[in-house]
Amino acid sequence: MDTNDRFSGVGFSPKKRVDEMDFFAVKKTARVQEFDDVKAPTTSLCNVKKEDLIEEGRVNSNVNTGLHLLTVNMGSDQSMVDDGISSEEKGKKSELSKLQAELVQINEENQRLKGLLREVSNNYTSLQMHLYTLMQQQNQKIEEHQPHQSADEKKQGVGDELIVPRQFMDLGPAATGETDEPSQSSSEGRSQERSGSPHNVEVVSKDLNLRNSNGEIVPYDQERLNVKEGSPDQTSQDWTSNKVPKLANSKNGAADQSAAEATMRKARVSVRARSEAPMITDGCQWRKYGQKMAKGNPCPRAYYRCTMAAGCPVRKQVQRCAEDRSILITTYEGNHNHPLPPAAMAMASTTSAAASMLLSGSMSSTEGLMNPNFLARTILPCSSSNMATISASAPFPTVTLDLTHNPNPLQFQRPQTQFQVPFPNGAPQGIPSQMLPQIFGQALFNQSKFSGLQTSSNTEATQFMGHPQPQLPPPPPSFTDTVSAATAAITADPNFTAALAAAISSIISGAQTGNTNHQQQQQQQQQQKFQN
DNA sequence: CGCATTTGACCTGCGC
DNA sequence: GCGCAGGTCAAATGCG
Repeated sequence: MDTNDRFSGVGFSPKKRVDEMDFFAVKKTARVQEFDDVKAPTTSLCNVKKEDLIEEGRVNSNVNTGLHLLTVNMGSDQSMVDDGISSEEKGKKSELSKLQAELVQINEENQRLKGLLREVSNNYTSLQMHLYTLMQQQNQKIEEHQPHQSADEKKQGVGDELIVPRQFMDLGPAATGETDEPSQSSSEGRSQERSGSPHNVEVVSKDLNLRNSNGEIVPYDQERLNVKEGSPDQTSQDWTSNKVPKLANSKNGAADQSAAEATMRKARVSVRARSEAPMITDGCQWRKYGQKMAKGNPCPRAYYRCTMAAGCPVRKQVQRCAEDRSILITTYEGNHNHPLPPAAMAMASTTSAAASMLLSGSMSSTEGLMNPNFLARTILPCSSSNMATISASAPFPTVTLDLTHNPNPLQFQRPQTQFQVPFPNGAPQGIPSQMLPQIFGQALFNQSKFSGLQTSSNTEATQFMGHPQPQLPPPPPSFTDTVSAATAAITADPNFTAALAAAISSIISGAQTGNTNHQQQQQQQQQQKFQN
């Protein structure tokens, strides 16, 4: 079975939906313009348009401000001419009301389709997760029936069509065994080289729901835990080795929640950025709870936990890069369990987004899973300008966003503040530096949903955990443009919330459509500007 | 005084 | 079993 085909095929469904939405958006815009044309006192214009159509058999674009308008309203234009001025006004009014009603109808339909799109996307993701768990089950059965197969064969996927289900189980050990490249993110350190539990299955959003056989919506974790009963060591690498979660684990009810939290904490989003500041301000409140000297790095590693709500499981590590101390490595882990301020709103989606991305990505490619080196090199299409890296060579799957490289030498050079970032496409104004990780996380998530990581033949990887790899042909401009443009906004002034929302929306929609991202972002930002 | 930070001790997992 | 390293705890300390 070709998993790439399978997943990309499914993944295209939402994309198509988005196209439909875009179509309606354009249609709506056109009709608004049409509405304006009708409303304006341009009786002669209508005549001119009609004459153009009649005489030339086509529309004169020099006169007409909305060519599609004529095609739609031929009938009413004709009637206006026939009935004279009063009839024309009447016709205009009736047409106007008709258009208004149509506009409302289209808006409603648009909203409905958007909701449908969301639902379909959610269902798709949920089903994908469910499929993964089933595959894992199957894999376990296979392992039981093939205990004699050598480890190397398992790692390299030597053999048969059973590769796909086994990927899940072997990813961790295989990765540690074959990935010799040291982690660029020294903050990941040795913990990433520990034995690999089948962590991939755990990288899921606790927001995901599944429908059971009765069609009832079941919280995803419940479903997952039911499947995973045979995996008792799933929380062995839990961040929550502190006392409270341990107590919680002792009770059945709390165990599910704790396991869910552990699940989300296993996926990490690591951000490498040049910064003179001791810590990236990302909109959340953090409390430092520890500091350690990590091996191989003279700079201490600081441990922070989110203090915006009691019991929030989100933590982050901050450490300077040993090779270049101007680079600050911030590693986020976990999901916030509380409302976030606007400045940190996208943060909530980052870890879950990264987690979902890692999950969907790692499951989307047989090769990527069976060959950890390949997976290590596997970069999202959007990241071909040295922006994002996925590491599966660790018990904690990690997305590394490297913002320290300048793929374009003419890129914007920011005054000495917090970040130095790639910036090839001009700067949409108003995105806070602290939102960068979140933006990228969301971007990666959406891109992964769109592309399924495209790992099968994609060798656009430019680096693994910060280690540059041979330069490859430039990527298609689509998603990279969008993300780069969003990144560029870091350089903007502190008033950024509006453009942030626009940029995120742009990234999301851009990732889903797969092209015209930059245009969409500009449109979003223009709309936002206009609204403000 | 309350809160955040510091820092040494402790816990856990892994490799030998 | 022991040592090492990552991660966490909690008492001590500092600061507003």
